[in-house]
Amino acid sequence: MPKAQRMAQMLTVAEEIFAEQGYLATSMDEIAERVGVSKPMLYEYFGSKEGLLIGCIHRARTELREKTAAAIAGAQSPEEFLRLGLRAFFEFIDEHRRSWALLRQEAAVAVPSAQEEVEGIRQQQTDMIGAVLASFTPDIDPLEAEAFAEIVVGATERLAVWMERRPSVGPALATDYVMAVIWPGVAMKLPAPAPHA
Amino acid sequence: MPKAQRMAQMLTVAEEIFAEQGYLATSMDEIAERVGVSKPMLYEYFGSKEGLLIGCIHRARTELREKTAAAIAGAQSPEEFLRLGLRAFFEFIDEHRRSWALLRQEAAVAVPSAQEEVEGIRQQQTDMIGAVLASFTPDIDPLEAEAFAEIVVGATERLAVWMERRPSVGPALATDYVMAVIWPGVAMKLPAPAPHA
DNA sequence: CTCGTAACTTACTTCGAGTAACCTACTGCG
DNA sequence: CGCAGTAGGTTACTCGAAGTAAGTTACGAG
Repeated sequence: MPKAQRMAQMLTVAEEIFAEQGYLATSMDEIAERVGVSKPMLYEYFGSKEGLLIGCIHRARTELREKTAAAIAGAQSPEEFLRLGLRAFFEFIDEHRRSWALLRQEAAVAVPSAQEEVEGIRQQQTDMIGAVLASFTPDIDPLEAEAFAEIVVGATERLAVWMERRPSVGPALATDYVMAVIWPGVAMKLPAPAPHA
Repeated sequence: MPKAQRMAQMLTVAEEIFAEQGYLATSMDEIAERVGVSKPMLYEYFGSKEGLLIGCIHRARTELREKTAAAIAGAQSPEEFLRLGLRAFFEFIDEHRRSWALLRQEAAVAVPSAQEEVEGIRQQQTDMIGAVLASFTPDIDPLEAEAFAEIVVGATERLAVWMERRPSVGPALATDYVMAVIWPGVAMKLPAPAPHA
């Protein structure tokens, strides 16, 4: 099998098993077996168990960034930006139900460098939110903008986990809930109605 | 040394080393050495490395619950409940700076049962918030109340991590930020001004 | 001073991450 | 056809850390 393909397969299998059993409880031999290959191949491709985990997170991160960027492309107001971004995020989670808890919550623990990758995801989100906020209200206190972005990311992350436990709650409703709670508080910080629309 | 005392000492040392190096990178021998005792004693007291970790989380959880309960005891309005509860939480984090990221974020990963303990902390918080909300607005949609509690917990948790990175932000300011974002959205759900005060 | 037990230690076993060294099957080419 | 080079792969190890079995010391009560 060609390299790129094998690598993708390994990531897929690893993500699956990690999600099932947790990072620690999973052995490299186990992953290798399910891939249908021997352990040293995993080391050939990812260097270490930690590297494999990071590979999983990194791939998820890339996919999330692309989907989010695409989703918010046409937004015209800060409210629309937020709503579309949140929606894209929850949809992403919805597609990755099982893997998510691992990649974001569990995995972060195990290895410091995985923690960094996960922080990278959050950074991506807070940056995006911060940028949106700043572009619509240039005179906002930077520290406050940062706090706001963190709050939204935290709320969203937690609600994503909750959504997994509540099958009746889908991406649309989750988005509504978050917006209902945070939007009034944010709107108060913004200039009058809206710049131009 | 008597058992109870030894146990407390072990928890303190373990929390410290886990926070310094992370759960995985820490060996039981290392903890034992720093306690000034041999490894099997740790197993005598906690059964496993996982058990030791859970012991750490459990102790933190108990302390947090007690402090929060004491803090909100005298609150008269939902706003005051929330504010005092948040304040107590951020103060707790502030006192446990280094341990926090570990116990809540990193550690959760490694072992599924630690994850459960950590979820217990969150459960404690969401329950408390849900109860406050329900007591002031009995006719609120239960699902919505739950979502709200999750949002607040998520926002708070994330802001706590952020606070660690920003020395200039203390518990008071963190509380203000969270309240500024979420309170307007919540107030809209409440009945008129306030029941009696 | 010796019995009993709480608190502790030394010396293992086991299991999984990581590695060294070797193998195979295909591709292009004289 | 036959052979060289290499991508992709395997077997068989080492080593470190979790967990354990069996024995040892300290010390208060009779």
